[in-house]
Amino acid sequence: MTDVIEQAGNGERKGERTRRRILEAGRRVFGEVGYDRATIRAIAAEAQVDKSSVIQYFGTKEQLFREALDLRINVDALTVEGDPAASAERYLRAMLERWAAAPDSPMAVLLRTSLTSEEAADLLRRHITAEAIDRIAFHLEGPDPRLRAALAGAVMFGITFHRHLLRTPDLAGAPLDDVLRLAVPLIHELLASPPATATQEP
Amino acid sequence: MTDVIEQAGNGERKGERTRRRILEAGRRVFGEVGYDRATIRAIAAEAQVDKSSVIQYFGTKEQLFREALDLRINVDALTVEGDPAASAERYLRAMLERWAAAPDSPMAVLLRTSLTSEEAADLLRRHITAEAIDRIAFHLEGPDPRLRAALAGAVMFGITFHRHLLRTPDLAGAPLDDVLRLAVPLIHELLASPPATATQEP
DNA sequence: CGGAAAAATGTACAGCCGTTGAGTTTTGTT
DNA sequence: AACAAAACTCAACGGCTGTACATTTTTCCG
Repeated sequence: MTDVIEQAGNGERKGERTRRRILEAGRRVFGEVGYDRATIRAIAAEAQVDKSSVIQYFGTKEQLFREALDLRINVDALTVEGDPAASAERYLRAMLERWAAAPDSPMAVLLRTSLTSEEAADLLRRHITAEAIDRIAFHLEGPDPRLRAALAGAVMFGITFHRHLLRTPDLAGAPLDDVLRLAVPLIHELLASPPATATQEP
Repeated sequence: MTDVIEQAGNGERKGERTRRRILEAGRRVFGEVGYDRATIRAIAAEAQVDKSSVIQYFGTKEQLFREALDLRINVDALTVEGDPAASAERYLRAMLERWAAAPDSPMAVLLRTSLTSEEAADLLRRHITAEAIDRIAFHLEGPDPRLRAALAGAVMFGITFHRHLLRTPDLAGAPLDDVLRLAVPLIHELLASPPATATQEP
């Protein structure tokens, strides 16, 4: 009679569980070796699942990659509010701490891949522009707000990259507080100060 | 049975020529798509040579990659001499101009690959430490010279990365002089100023 | 010339990859 | 217990890769 198949029952269906495990395994493997070197077979093994299941749940490797990423890279705690310069330290500290805690985060995945995939590069560019530059620039006064915001992002990114991705010894080995003490003033200077001594007309 | 085969003749043997062409094609392709996505067949096509010749001259893909890289990434013009702070602008300007002129340089290759190959990461780390941090830190006074040098490198790298590798619009589209006007003071601050309260600048 | 060394090519192979479709086991409802 | 749907696994295919070997073409000196 009833052909409607509705099942709530317990908290999580079996399928949901393995789907989640594949997704997590995908994040781990993609994060470690990037898109190209990551194989469906390796992800399946990591998730203790047959390789076919990966396809069954996600259709294609690229789709799995996409879903492994978009679980909001949103940097909720990183939103800039109030005085932009005052939040510089919060911002950079959160960025560094977050990356230290989860080196294989979606962000790392995206970064690793962005250098060899134009599509991933586009995604990353868009994300940085929308989530960071737009928000920061919105609060800035003075000339070239977007460029200054972009530079601030680039500076923070460069530090994070060297410390956590490339692991340059001098940066990776330094205490977080030392890094912040030296780096935060730079961000301050970029965001807070009107850099020109006076308004000059060409 | 074979005597010593010595032939000098003209300035460049035929073999040398194609060997060089393969090397150049390798640099181009590796620089564009990174190690993984680069195929021997594509490199051979780019060099207008049979795929077998690539193997014949370089033995293996990895060996070709190695040779395509090591042609000194040396940044001769980037050496830091004299006042470190004074050379900051020269340094960053040279870095940005160089990269703009040759986006597929060995450095780009190395960077692209360093994110997915531990070996390439090692090479890059070593290069940055030896060529940049060591030299800069040598001229620095005040506390934490190595950390400050590493941070300066990270800052310049971050800007270069966003401008030329990722091409974030706000940074890629800005005039070089604007970027330098905003960025150079940051490097100055890192390299010249003793950040602690102990001493004051003259 | 002529013939040998050097250079360039064509062919083939084994390996790994993503993906497929058919088959088997597990799950949940009646 | 019976049975259908969902979940999972197995075996295989075709495509692309790096590489090895045998062969042909080019170069060059007597």
